Amino acid sequence: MAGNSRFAVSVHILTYLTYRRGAAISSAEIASSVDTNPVVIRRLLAALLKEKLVTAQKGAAGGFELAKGPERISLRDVYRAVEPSPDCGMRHFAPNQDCPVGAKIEAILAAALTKAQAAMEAELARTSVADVHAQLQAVCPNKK
Amino acid sequence: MAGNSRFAVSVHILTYLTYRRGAAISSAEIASSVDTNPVVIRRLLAALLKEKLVTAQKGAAGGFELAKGPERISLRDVYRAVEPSPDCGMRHFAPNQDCPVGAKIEAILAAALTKAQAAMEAELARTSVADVHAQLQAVCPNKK
DNA sequence: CATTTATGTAACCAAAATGGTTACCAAACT
DNA sequence: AGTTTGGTAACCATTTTGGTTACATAAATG
Repeated sequence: MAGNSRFAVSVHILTYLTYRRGAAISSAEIASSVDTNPVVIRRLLAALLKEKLVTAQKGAAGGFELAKGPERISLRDVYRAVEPSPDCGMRHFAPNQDCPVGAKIEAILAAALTKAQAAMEAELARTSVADVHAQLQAVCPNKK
Repeated sequence: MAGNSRFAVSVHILTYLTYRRGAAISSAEIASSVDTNPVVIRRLLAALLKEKLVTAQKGAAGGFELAKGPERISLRDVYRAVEPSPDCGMRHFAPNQDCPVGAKIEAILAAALTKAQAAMEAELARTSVADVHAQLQAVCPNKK
């Protein structure tokens, strides 16, 4: 995980859009729920737009809506949409190529980390935004 | 993954100690293989010491050695030793508790992220430092 | 058609994390 | 004693991150 809250906030956004489904929701309203600045929300929504997880509508009475059913959006989709390309913790790792160990360990480590990342994403794929929303309703049935 | 190279460098260190097993290796020699500063290496070794994955010996002819067989050190052990407590990407995530969504999503998300992290660690647990070293020897059999 | 409301983005700032470096103390061997 | 090496604090530069202001664009409404 990249040490930021992009993923967590993005799931919050999509869950909120599920909660308020049917209407166009402004970034300001979402920002109030997340307790941050609307621009921060729109930045994340830009990434979700690129992956076609949400739709945007400009102008008065505009806002954001889910582009498909929340049961068809997995946490893995969200992770891939908003998380920068997984450097897998090898950002500043450039060992001495003249050393027998340094020369080849990069590829070996990259393979191990790729497998670990795949395992994490597979677990994320098992939960959808609809699942998160359902859990929310279960503990807090004060809707509608 | 926390966006740093602590884990990658730590595996490099332990693999190097495996490669040169039997002797006490100085942080300077390891730093040469990793191509960084000896202090950076000692900082990571301090974390590995705390988990008793290596032993240290001060003074002339001192250095570091593996504390146990490399087949008994998994990448998961290394990950846990050097990676700071997994905030799981919820560092700055403090949603509005007055919102029905904000109030409960933290716990739900934390559970999902904990499972994802566990899946990743389970995959890391399947590879040992000895495995990494063996793969190294397979592609680069220029030792001894 | 002007006004209002909202997205889309650039620009900038502050705070935090990270890696690199120097410096210095403590310990152990010769 | 003197040399070598770990242990650690202190400091700096770079990068990342989230927050904020500002402004252009687009759509609805009167």
